[in-house]
Order: sequence, then structure tokens, then C-alpha cells
Amino acid sequence: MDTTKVTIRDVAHLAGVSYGTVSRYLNGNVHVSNRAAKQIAEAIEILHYTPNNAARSLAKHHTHLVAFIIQVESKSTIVQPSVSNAMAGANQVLGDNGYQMVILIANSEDSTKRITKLVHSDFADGYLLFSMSNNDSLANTFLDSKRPAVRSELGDSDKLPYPAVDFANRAGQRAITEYMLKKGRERLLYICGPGYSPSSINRLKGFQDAMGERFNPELVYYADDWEIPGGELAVVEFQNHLNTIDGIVCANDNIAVGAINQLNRMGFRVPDDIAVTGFDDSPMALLINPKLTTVHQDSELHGETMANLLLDILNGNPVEDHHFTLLPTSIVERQSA
Amino acid sequence: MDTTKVTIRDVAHLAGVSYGTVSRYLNGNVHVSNRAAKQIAEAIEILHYTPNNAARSLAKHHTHLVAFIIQVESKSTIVQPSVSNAMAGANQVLGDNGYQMVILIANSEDSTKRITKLVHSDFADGYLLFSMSNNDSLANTFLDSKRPAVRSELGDSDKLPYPAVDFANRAGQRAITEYMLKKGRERLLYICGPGYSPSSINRLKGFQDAMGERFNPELVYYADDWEIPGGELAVVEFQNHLNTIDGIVCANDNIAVGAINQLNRMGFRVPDDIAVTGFDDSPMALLINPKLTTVHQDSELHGETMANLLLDILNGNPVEDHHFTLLPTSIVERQSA
DNA sequence: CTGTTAGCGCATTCAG
DNA sequence: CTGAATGCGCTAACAG
Repeated sequence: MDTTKVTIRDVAHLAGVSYGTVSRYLNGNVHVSNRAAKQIAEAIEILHYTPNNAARSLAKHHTHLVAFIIQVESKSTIVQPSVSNAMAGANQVLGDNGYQMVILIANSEDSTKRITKLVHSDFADGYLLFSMSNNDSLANTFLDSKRPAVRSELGDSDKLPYPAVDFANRAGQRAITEYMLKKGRERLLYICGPGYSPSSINRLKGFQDAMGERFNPELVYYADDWEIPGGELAVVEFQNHLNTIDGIVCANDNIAVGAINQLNRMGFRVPDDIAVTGFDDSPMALLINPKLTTVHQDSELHGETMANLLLDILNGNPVEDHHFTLLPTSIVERQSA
Repeated sequence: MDTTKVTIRDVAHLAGVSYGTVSRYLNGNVHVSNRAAKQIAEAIEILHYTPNNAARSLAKHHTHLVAFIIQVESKSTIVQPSVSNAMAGANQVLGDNGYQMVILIANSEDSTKRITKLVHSDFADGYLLFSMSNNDSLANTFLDSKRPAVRSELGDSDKLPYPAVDFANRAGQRAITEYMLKKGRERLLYICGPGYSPSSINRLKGFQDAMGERFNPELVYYADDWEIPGGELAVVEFQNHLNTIDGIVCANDNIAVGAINQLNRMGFRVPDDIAVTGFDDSPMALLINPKLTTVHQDSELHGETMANLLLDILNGNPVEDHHFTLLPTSIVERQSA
């Protein structure tokens, strides 16, 4: 535990200067003679000195930390590939700008409560909120405590007055639906994601946009979550319609994979009998047979963009509360549609 | 930024007591009258007071933080399902014991350097090291700086003198190889993981154990990493042997999936012509066709066990430097073998 | 049970 | 350019 608690005074002593000078040296400050600097450097070297984090944070008024909070349901896998990539992107730009990113998991009432406390105790300088659940208690935390934060998802902009970065879900789903239509698939079933998710809702809207008059509310299945079984259940549920439809547009890749698997099991050929599209372009898209035609999104860019926006805020640049930026998506044509 | 910096003094003032009393109250200490407690509680409520983290850490000598450091190559996906589950497990037990777990990503020279500094600055009370790369610079950090740490992987126990928790890789691979043998598959190709990985090496040993005399060093392919392409490359590389072998034992599921895909492409039937086994029991095992027979490991338990071990150390319970615990694995029989 | 005091390790005035 | 002094917000003796 307490090995050799070497403090700034120790190095000052060894270097033969006052510890104020050492502090100046450490903070890259001007006004330190070369001689002093050299001796301090030496002292630090032989003492293996490293400034104490807590003390520094207390004296200055920031931590150089940014917390990437990922909020999920307890049951689901914590880190989806898209989140993993966003983490990597954010970690990179934050690191390049002198911040250390730390990831916190909020997947239970307890952990949410703990994190809420942390936030209020000024644990970090800023927060990146990655929410994949319908629980907004954490979001509210930031509401009244005015901490710098950026969200990963567009929500009801009224309810959540802080900046967000999201993909153009609506436009993306519209585009791939039009792609289906152009291929002559007009009798489309839509498998929607969970209702609490803004992304889910926006993707459904995109589908409607493309379908226009052809949109049939009866041909929409509402999944409970974003997982594979949702797609399987949907196909089972609509088995009586399977002979009259020629395509299924899914809210995400997981669901599409579930749908394809179930379709295969029931003897339908994809895409010959029924074409299927996904959304996300996850690694799974390449594993499933046939390979999934889906909407690609650059998750790393997602993280980078969120981080950059937060950096702006941290730097005092004016950013509107309701500011949001929409990232582009693209269609990846493979075999399933 | 600085909204209403409410401190312990403010609540003391409002509650009409000295701030020493407030501190006692906050630390769940005895020696606080009901009257005082009540007033303090009220004051805290209406002031929205939350103790400052840095100050508390500075005064006490711990942070109530445990860092889960995940070390990966920059290119690879940061969070594999197994890591994600381990995170969840560790997060849960750590949280239950009053610690907040934070995840740090070391995927570049820069980030590794930053994290090293953090560690030396007593950023957290303890560390969980999840290494999936051959870079041991971080591990060395803990060596000379005697911080409480637990590793996820058995290494050269000489080089790395601190406790570790790992799966029984050798026994697991031995078991599934014996399973193959029992099914009459005796002409086996082995696709090994990257050479720097202890797990990789131990799994190979397990294969050898089971094969005994039959082991043929020429029928081993060494992949560069744990990813899918490794399995594909292996099959291509050994295409001249494909008619004489009847099974492939793979170092992990990814590789097995790559092998199966390539085998399918080349017209071989799995498992009829060639049986294939994996290791990890990742979600992918269910997606691939045929479903993968593999070695199951409980990653959540992995995280939990690591956390519990660290907790022991943190609580001052004696734990040998070279202590390690091996977690059991089990065979999951599906279709590929 | 409670007020007072002295640090925790460092940053930052302010003289010099 | 540098030493000394003050405070960051809180904990932990210490008297009372």
C-alpha cells in the first residue's frame, strides 16, 4: 500500500529548491531556470516521483477525465461492436487532447445510483452518454446538475436539453427501403426495434417515408429489444403472411439475422422468396448465410464526433443545448436483398 | 462549470453545526446526535450537496475505484463478448463491495503511457488487468510500483509475480480433443492461436496431451491472431491435406468459424467430411452453420473471480504473488463435431 | 456527542 | 526567477 509516498517536497528537497518551484516545473510553467529544471528532473527520476492525482484535481478544478457512461439493461450484452468502436474513437480523440477516458457501466439500479453520485461529486470533467435502454434516470442526472455532457442518441429534444450525435437513422432506413422497392420488392414486412428507443422510432419513420401510400401498419412487428430472438419471433408471428410478402426490412442486424434463420428453418429461401435487410453493418452481417445487405454506419466516427463536441464544450466554445449532428449512413449491398 | 460549489461548510452552516460533525455524519460514523443528523440530512437535501471526490480521496488514502484495464492491439475490436461478460461480472461484485469499477483502454503507445502515469499517481485502489496482446509494458508497470493487481491470464509466472485467474485452457482443449478422438476422428489438424498468448500455448498443450503419440507437429497451423481470417488462411494453407484429415481442432471460436466458412467454400461438408471444434462458446457459435461444438467458459465468473481476488488483496488478506486460480470449462456439443 | 485543529499533496498567489 | 504562504474540500485526531 504505502510504499514510498514520495511527494513534491521530497523532490524539492533533493533538488535543493522549494516545492513551489517544483510545482511550477511540473506544470510546464515558465519561470524556471535551466539549472533548477535539470536538478528537479534528476530528482524526479531517481525518486520515481509521480504527482498524486487526487491532490492535483483538488487544487486545480478539473480532473482531466472524461467518463464514457454506457447504460444498458442488465440482461443484455454490455458492449456491442458498435459501442466498442465508438469507445475506440472517443478514446483516441480524447487522449489526443489530454483527457483520459474512463468507461462506466450503468446496468442496474445500484450502479446507476453510484454513478449518479460520482457525477455530482465532480468525478470527471465531462460525460459521454451512451444509452441503450429506456431508463432515463441517468440522463436526468445531468439535467439538473449541469455537467458537460453529450448524448449518443437523439431523443425527445425537449426532454433532453443537451447536445447529441446520432446517425441519420431515418434517412438510412428510407434509403434501404427504397433500394428494396427499386428491386421490385413492394410487399414489405417491417420488424421494428424496441419502442423506447429514438433510433428505433426514427428508423420506422424512414421506412414509412419510403413506402408512402404502400405502408401498411398491420405489417409491422414490434420487437421488445434489439436482439436476435426478436427477428425469429417476428417471422413466427407473421407466418401466415410469409407467402404474400417478398421482403422484410429490419430495425437492425441482430433482428435480421434472427429473421433469416427462422425463414431458413421454415423452408423459405433468402433472398429468392423473401429478401431481408438489416441496419448497423455489424460483424455478424458477414457471418450469416446469405450475407446481409444492410445499412452501414461508422461507429468509430460516432465516438470521435461525440468526443469532439464535448471537447468544444469543455473548451468553453458555445454549443447550443439542443445542438445535434447527424452522421451519414450508406447501403452495403450483399446477398440477402 | 462552477455552478454552486456547495461544500461541507455550507451544509454545516445551514444545519447549525460544525463541519466536523457533518463529516462524521457523512462517514456513517457514530457519535452524531439524532437532532444533528436530522438537520444535516435536511441541509444536504435542500443544498443538493455531494462530497467532492478529489478532496475525499486526498484526505483518506484511497479512491474507492478499481480500474479494469483492457489491453489490446490497436487494430482489433476492443471488446470481445468474453471481455464484455467479464466486465459485467467484475463490475457487479466490485459494486457490491463499495468500489466503482472504471474501464481503461490501452490500445496504443500513447494510451499505455497515460495509463501508466495514472497508475503511479494512485488513480485507483486496485487494478484488473485484461491483456489480449503481446505487449507487456503495462504489466511491468505494476511490477515495480507494487500496486494491487490481478491478471486475467496465466503468463510466465516468473515474469509476472502477481495473482491471476484464468480458465483451464489446457484441460479444456484436451477434453474436446478426446471428444473428437472418441468419435473416431483421429487425423486431426490443429489451428493454433497467436504465439505470444499464454492461453494459446496452453490450449496447444492440451491438444498434444490428448493426441499423445498421434500428435504430428506438421499438422499445426499458427495463426497471427484470434480472428476469423486466421481460420480461413489455415484451411487454404493446408488444402492439400484436407482429403486426409477428418477433423480440425481450433484455438478459438473465431478461428473455427473462419475454418468452417472456408471449408464450405471449398466444397467440404462439416462435420461429415471434416469435423471442427472451437473454444470460448461465443455468441457466434450459434450463428454459424453448422452450429459450433466448442468449449464453454463462464466469462462472467471470470470477472467475478478476479474481482473477488482483488478484493481479498485490498482487504489485506494474504494472497501469494504467484497465486492463481483455474476456472473450469465444459464441452458444448452441437453440430460441427 | 461536538467544535477545533491540523494535515492530505499540490497549485497559485504574493513578495522578494 | 524563486521561496513562503494560503487554500482546494474533506478526514481524523484532539480536546472538551
